[in-house]
Amino acid sequence: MTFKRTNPLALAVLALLAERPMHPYEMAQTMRARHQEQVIKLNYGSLYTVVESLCRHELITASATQKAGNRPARTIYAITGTGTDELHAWLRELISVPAKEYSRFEAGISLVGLMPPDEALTVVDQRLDALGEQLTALAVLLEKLAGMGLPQLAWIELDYRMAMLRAERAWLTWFATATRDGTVGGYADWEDKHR
Amino acid sequence: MTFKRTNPLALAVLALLAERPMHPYEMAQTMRARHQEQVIKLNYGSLYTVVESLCRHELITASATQKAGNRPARTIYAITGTGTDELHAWLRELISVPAKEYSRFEAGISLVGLMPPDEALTVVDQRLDALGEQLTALAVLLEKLAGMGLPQLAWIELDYRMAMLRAERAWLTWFATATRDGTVGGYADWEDKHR
DNA sequence: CCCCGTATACTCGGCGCCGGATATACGGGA
DNA sequence: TCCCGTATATCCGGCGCCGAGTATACGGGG
Repeated sequence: MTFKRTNPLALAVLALLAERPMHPYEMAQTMRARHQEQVIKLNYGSLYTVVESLCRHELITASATQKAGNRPARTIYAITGTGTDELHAWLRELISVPAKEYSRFEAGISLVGLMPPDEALTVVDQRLDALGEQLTALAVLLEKLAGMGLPQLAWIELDYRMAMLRAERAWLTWFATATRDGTVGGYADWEDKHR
Repeated sequence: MTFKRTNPLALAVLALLAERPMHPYEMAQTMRARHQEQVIKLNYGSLYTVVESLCRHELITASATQKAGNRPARTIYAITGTGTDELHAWLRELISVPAKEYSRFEAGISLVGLMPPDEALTVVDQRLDALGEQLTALAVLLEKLAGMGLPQLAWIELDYRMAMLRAERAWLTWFATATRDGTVGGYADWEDKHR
């Protein structure tokens, strides 16, 4: 059975081990410290499952079992040759081919006709507020990172997310005004249905 | 235990049953016919799991077990009062509060520094091509739906997706040129590392 | 010297999701 | 009439993910 590129956490593990050997708990700490957990979902249960899976597929190997003091023995893992190949191939795939992502908002907005227009306006406005807050928070964070002397490449994914948030805000603004003005296609039926 | 809003497929089931009672297989057919499966992931296994879960939480009920001819008895489900409430509450939540979504591309681009700049350019260009195709396909589809006389509200989620795709293309174009020109912050280090 | 809060490091049971397997009915061609 | 492909309708075994739980070590205050 060939390795399945499902959980991105496995990618993070490969990337970390490409730097130097580590034990799982240290991986988690490092991800936390670098704010990687904002981009790749991390939780302990999955981490150990993923590490074991990578091990089974020989993309990483247990290189040593350290025993400092009297603590439970930590298992140190290292990346293998095929692991390095997999890391780069996976990375290329992630960037080059747009995967189908099921956004929860898209699911919600597709059913917006189920609620009356005025209620829709309320929730859309709430989302606009929330997005505004996220955007300012992101702007502050970027400012801080740039101030610390970190190069743009180190937080390129935040740059991307910011662009996406701005686009969503723009679309929502359009939708809100189109609903308010009743110029969104099919508005008459929409209003009629909820009376 | 209160119902957990994890699988959006449950939302689709509630929405369908809000129209009229159905058996699971018919839900699947209807979703297919309406191209809802493009927005909400559908597969049979999950469908029956989700229906059973909704039943346990009394958001829907088995209203009848029809037996046409000699086929395996089909179970017809209907939405309950609490089910209708849940549907609307869930919908409001989905739209009003932006949920944290872990995009696979974001994970990939955050590690783009692991590959040399020229390789990064190649994969980014490939993604740009793919996005272009998706955009034209979407444009064609929208044209067709509008031509069939369907109101904009019936495909509002496609409108949204189109806006997002355009924004991603714009960002990628910027990133590609900034990489080509070496104006992306930290380019010198990036090139140095891969030599 | 003792106590306790925090950090370290992992474990485990359960549950939701997946998709291939199953079983029957219908319809059309030879 | 027989056969077989397709549609109908559901089932089920397995696996990956989750997060709460466990157990020990360290360090600082009283």
